[in-house]
Amino acid sequence: MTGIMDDGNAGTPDGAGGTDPAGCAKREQILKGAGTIFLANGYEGASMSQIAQMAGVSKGTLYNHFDGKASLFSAFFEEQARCRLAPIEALSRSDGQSVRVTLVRFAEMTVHLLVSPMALGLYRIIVGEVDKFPNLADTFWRYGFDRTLGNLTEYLTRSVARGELEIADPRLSAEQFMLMCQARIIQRRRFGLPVDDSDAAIAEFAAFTADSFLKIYEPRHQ
Amino acid sequence: MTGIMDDGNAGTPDGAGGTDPAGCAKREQILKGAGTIFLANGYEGASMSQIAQMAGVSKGTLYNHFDGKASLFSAFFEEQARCRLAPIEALSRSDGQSVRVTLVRFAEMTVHLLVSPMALGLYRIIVGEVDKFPNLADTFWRYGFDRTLGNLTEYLTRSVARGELEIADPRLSAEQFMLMCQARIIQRRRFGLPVDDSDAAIAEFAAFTADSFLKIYEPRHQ
Amino acid sequence: MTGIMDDGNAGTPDGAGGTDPAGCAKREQILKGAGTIFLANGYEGASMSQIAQMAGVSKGTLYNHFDGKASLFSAFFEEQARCRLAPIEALSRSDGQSVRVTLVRFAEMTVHLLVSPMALGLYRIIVGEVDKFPNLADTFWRYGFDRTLGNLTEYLTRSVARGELEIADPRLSAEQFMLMCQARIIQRRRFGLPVDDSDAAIAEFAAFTADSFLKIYEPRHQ
Amino acid sequence: MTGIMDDGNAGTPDGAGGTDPAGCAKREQILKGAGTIFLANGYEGASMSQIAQMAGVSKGTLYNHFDGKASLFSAFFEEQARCRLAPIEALSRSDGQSVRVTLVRFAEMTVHLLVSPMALGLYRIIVGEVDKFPNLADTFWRYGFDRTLGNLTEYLTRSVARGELEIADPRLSAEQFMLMCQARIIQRRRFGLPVDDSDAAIAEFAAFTADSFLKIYEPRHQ
DNA sequence: AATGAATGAGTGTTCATTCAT
DNA sequence: GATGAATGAACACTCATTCAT
Repeated sequence: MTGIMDDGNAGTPDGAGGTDPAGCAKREQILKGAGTIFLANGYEGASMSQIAQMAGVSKGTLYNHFDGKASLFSAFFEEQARCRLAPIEALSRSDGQSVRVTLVRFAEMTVHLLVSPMALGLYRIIVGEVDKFPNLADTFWRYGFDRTLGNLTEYLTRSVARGELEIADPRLSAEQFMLMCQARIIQRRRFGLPVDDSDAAIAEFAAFTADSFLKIYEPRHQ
Repeated sequence: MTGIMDDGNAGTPDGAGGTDPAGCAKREQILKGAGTIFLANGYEGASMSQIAQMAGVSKGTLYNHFDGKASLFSAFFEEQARCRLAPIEALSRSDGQSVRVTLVRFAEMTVHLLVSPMALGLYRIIVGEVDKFPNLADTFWRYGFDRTLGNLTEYLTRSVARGELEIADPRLSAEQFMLMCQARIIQRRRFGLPVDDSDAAIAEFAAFTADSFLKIYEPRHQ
Repeated sequence: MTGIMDDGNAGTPDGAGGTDPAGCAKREQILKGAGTIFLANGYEGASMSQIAQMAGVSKGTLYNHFDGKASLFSAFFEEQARCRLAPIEALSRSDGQSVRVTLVRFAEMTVHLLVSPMALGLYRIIVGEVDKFPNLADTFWRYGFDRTLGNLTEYLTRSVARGELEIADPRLSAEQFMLMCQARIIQRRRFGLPVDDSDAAIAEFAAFTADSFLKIYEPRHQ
Repeated sequence: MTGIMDDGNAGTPDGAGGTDPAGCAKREQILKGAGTIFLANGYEGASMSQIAQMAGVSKGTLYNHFDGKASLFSAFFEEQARCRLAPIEALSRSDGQSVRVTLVRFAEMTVHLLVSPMALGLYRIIVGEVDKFPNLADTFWRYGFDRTLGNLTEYLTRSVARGELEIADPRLSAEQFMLMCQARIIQRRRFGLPVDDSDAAIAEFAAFTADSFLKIYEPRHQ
C-alpha cells in the first residue's frame, strides 16, 4: 500500500548499497532506450540490436546488465508501471473540495493519464503479452490500476462516512467509476480511432462522468 | 433472429449453392488452424509453419490461399469479428420486457461474450497490433463493438420515447453502460488475473450494473 | 548446312506426321510466353508460374508439353536460335555488287541483328547459362553464329577466287570481320551502356569496318 | 609493374598498417568463398548457404559483413574487376619496342587474360545480370575494359605522333584491335566450345591479329 | 488434353544469444 | 565492465513439380 520502499532493482544482482552510480547510469540508459523501442514496436517487434543502438551501448552490454530480452522487458515494464502510473494518488487526499469537484478532477486526471502515449503503450503491450508475462500483468495491475483504485476507494469510503455518498461496496463502485472514465476517449484511442482529446473535450466528459456517478450514489434528499 | 444483416459468408466468394466444397473446406481448415495459433501466440508470435502444421496442410498451401501472413491474419480476424461478436444484437429488439430486465440480460450477455476466449483473444491481439493493422482495429470496432453499441442506442432511444428513461445523449450513455459492464470481471480477465466468472457471479454483477445505470437515467418520480 | 529439314520438335513426342494443329498451337503459345519471360528475366529469374500466366495456360499444361523448366528453355532457345538468327544468310549470294558494297551491307545487317532485343537477350542468357546448358550454347553457336560465318566464308572464298581479295584463311578472316563488327555499338549494348545505334551511326560504323577489312585483304596494286 | 595506380585494397577501409587483421581476414575469407560460388553458379544460382559453407563461416556472419546477397556480389565483383583485370596497363608504356612487337605482346596478354577462368566468369555473370546490376556492368566496363582501352589508345596516339601509324580515331581503332583479339579463342571459350588455347596457339593468333591491324593503319610506303 | 490445388525443399534474411578480446 | 564478431535456429516466403479431377 505504501509503495515507498520499492527499489525497482528487478533483474540486476546489485541489491545492497545502491551505490555504483556508473553502473546505474548505464542501466538507466539501457532501460530508456529499451522503453522507446518496446513502446514503438511491441515486445516481439523490438530487437535487441535496435535497443542497443538506441541506448548507445553494445549488444554485449545489454546482456551484462540483463539476463535476456524477457528480463530487460520485465525490468523496463516494472519500472514504468511503478513510476509513471502513480501521479493520481495524491488527489484523493484533498478532501477540502466538494465531492463533485473531486470526482471531476479525478476523472480528468484519469483520462489525461490514460491517453498519454506511455500509458497507452504500456496497456497495449501488456494486454498483448499477458500470456507470456503473467507476472508483469500483475505488476501493471497492482501498480497501475489497483493503486489508483485503492486511493479512490479510500476517498469514497471517507465520503460515505461523511454522509456525502451512499455506497454499499466502495471498491466495486470505484472500479465502476474508473471504467466509466474510459468511455468515449480512452476506448477509442486504444483502437487507434480518431477522437477529440482536447482539454475541453476531456473536461466536458469528466463532468458528465462525475455527474452520472453522483446520480447513482448521491443520497436522494427527499 | 431476423437474419437480415447476417451474411455468414464473410471472406468466401462462394455465395449460393455450396459449390466448390473442397476449396472452401481447405480454406476453412486453414482459417481454423490459423485462429488457434494466432489466439494462442499473438500475431508476431505465430509462425506460418506452426499454422500450416496445425491446419494439417503444407506451407505452400497457405500461400496458395492467402497472400501472406498479414493477409491470413486479416481474413481470420475479419471473419471472427463479423461472425463471433454478433449474437448480442438480437436482444435489443425484444421490447416486451421491462427496461431493467432487458438491461440485466444485455449486461449478462455482454459479459458472457467478452469473457469468452475468442473475444478475449481478439481483443488482446488487436489492441496489441493496432499500429500494424489499423483497418482491422476498425473492423473490430465496427463489427465487434459499434454494432452492439448501435443496437443498445436504438433500444435506449425507444425507451426514452416511451418515457421509461431520461437520456440526453443515448449513444454516449450506451457506451457508458457497456464500459460499466467491463468492470470487475472483463477487466481482470484481460490482465490474466483470477476472477470468479461463474454464471451466478455474472448475473449478480449484471444486476448491479443495470441498477446503477437505471439510477442515472430513470425518471425521478417526485 | 541447308537447315531446311530441321523440325524444331525438341521436347515433344510428337515427331511424325506434323498434324495435330491444336497441340501445335498450344505448344507455340507456350513457347511464345516462355520466350517473353526468359528474355526478360533470364533462366533462373523466370518462374514457371509466370510463364504459364503469360502463355495463358495452366501450369499443368506446361508439364504436359515439356518435361520441365530446362526442357522448355531448351525448346524455346533452339527454336529462336534456328529461326530468328538466320536472316543474314541470303546476302552472301548476291555477288553482283562490288566487294566493298557487299561487306558494308553485311556489316550493317550484322549490327542491326545483334542489337535487336531478341539477339541481345539470347546472347546474354546463353553466355550466362553456358555451364548449365552446354548443348544450347552449341546450338546457338552453330545456328546463330557459325552459319553466318559459313556464308561469309564462302563469299570471301569466291572473292579470293575472283582475285578481288587476298586471304590465306577465309574462315579465320570471316570471323575476324564479324568481331570487328561488334566494336563500339554491340559491345556497349551488351554491357547496358548508352550508345548511338541509329541507322546513320550503324551505317557509318559499317563503312569504317568494311574499309578496315579491305585494307587488310585487298590486293595491293603496285 | 610500377604499382603506382594499384591500390590492392579495394573494398576494405583498412588502408595503412594492416590493422584489424582478423576482421579483414574474415572479410577476405567470405569474398573468396563467394567468388568461388558466384563464378561456378552465377548470381541467381548461388545461394547464401552455399557461400557460407564454402567460406567456412555461418550464414549470420555473411550478413554481419555485407548487407545482403546483392551487396556481397557487388563487393566481390568490384574487387575482382579492379584487381584482376588490371595487369595489361603497364605494357603500353614500354615504347622501346617496335610497334609490331608491342601489338603482338598486347594481343597475347589480352587473350591470356580473357581466357582466364576469372575473366571468363566475370564476363558471363555480368553480361547475364546486366539488368539487375547496371552499376556493376559499368564498373566492369570502366575497370576491365575501358582502362585497357585507354592505355592502348594512348599508345596508338604516341605511335601516330611518331609517324609509325596513320589513325584518324585512335580510340575507335583501339577498340577495334581489342575485338579482333577476341576472335577464335575468346569467343569460342565464352560459348563453352573446345578450343586450342595453348601458348603457341595464342602466340600465333596474336601475331596474325597484330599484322592485320598493321595492314590497316601502317603508312603505305609508296 | 487441361487444370490448378497441393507439396516441401529451398531461398534470402533476421535475431537473441554467446564469448574471446 | 564493455565490446562486437560469430553463431545457427528460426522466419516469411517462393517455386518447380506432381497428380487427382
